[in-house]
Amino acid sequence: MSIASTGSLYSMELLAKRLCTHIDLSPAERELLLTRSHCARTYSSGSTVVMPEQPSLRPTLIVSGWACRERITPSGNRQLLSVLMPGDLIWDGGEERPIDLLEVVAVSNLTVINIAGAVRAMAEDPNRFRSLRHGLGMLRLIEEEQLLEHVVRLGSQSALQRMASLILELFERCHSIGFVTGKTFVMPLTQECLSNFVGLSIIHVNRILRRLKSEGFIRLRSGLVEILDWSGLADIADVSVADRIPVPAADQQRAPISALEMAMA
Amino acid sequence: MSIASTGSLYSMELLAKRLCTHIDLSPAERELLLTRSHCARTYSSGSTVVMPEQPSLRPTLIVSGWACRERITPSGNRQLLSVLMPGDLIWDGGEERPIDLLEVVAVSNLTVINIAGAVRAMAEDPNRFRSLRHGLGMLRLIEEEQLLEHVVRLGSQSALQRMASLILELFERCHSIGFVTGKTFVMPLTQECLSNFVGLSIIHVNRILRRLKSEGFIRLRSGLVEILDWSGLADIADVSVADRIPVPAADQQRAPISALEMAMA
DNA sequence: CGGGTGTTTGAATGGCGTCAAAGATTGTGG
DNA sequence: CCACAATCTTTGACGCCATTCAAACACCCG
Repeated sequence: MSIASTGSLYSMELLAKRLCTHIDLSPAERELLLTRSHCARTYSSGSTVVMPEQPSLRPTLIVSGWACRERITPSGNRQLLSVLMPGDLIWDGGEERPIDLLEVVAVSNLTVINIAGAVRAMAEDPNRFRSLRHGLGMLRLIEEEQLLEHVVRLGSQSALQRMASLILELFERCHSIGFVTGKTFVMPLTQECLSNFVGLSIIHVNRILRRLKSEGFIRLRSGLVEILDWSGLADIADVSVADRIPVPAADQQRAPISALEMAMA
Repeated sequence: MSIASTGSLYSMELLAKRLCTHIDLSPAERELLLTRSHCARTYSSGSTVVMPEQPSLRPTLIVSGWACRERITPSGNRQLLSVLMPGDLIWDGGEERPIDLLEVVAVSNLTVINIAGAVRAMAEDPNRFRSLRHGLGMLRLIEEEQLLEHVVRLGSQSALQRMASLILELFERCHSIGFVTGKTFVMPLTQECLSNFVGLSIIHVNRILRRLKSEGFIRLRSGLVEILDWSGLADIADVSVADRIPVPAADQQRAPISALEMAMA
């Protein structure tokens, strides 16, 4: 882990943008997010970001790269509980919510910034930053909803369904933070990570991905996922379509030039 | 569903007792729980307690019988997300927490009481009922932790492990509300319910139970589960032993006479 | 007594895991 | 820049765990 002293203005814009899809931020709230200087940390792939015994880390925003919450069983099995990507928050374990006590590990090179300053300012003047607080609360609810959806995935779906629904979920989350170019997004997850998340063996994950490729649902090379047959995938996935957004037209949704680069960092 | 006007004093004691294992209640708080008159409702097995579209129900305490939170996939598959038993709370969906928006169905005959009165009094005088509020919050955290443990179960355990860890969890929960007599507790779940919860087919659940019986781990007849080999089950289950309590000696833990009867109602 | 629901059991199929080993890719240091 | 190691991906063969189909068997309730 290394520490940098940069301001990371750009990354707070990511959070602001994400919040604005759910709520309206007042000028003061936007200012709070964008004017604080934030301490950035980087982790290399595989390193531990938060350890359960030491709930020290203050509220943190993922800026680039992906991470996972995990739990290791006594026999050494590893189960990933959720996938975290830029724009996702990691809270202090001090609030004692079980999900915040899970270990977080970087699954790619990862950059995070500490948003304790903004959170503290929020706590000092609750009324002024009401909708900001509300927005941050929503981000937790979204993660909780993803967890419920994951229980359904693990409990009642076949390997093919699990992979299809996961790919759709990841696509949509990348889409909502502007990390989708055309129908392609960067997925920095090894097949081992995928298998630990969806509860399958590595080898079977590989087979399923091969099938999704050969049957024309996706293209996949070097961590880039391209959705070729959106509705076909959705048919397979068998998840509630209520919150499913259609795949964007290829020429819409031009991501900022640097978005892909950030994700690849 | 039927409505009764009884006071259900006895049932609030159940909640008070459960809270007291985690926090200390002040006299005022105990009084708040025990003196309010509460409206009791009963549901027959299979009926819906809370529907997701209609988050109408005010905070509710399960008094007797079991229920489950469930989600139905578009293709009609049913996945149970959690098991609820006496002493568990069902919150208003109005707070918009995803878990509270799940449908709740009774899986046995069920009696609940509305605790909106106590909750309202709590909201009006937060300081006075601080630790009560804290205690109720803990109950949600416990359910969240159970959900995480369930993800591990579904994602990384075999059928045998799933059943073993589930039986241990249910035993401990029954134990913590005084519904265990000796090493036996009432489990009003059909094998279909079990299968919908642990993500297996009904038939395989049956086979696994047969195996657990024939190999001397449990005894099982007409909804009564007796733990015969606690450490053997724990070995199989492969769950974090941190919060595992040992099985009580046979002559300790005499449950109140009516506890078993209540559960069977 | 009959129907419905839940449980139990068998046989056969198939999905998924395990073992083993060969490519492909990435990253590192010379 | 290349070579090498390490990691990740891919593929085949085999076997087991779990599902499905089918059909008795118990139990409860009207």
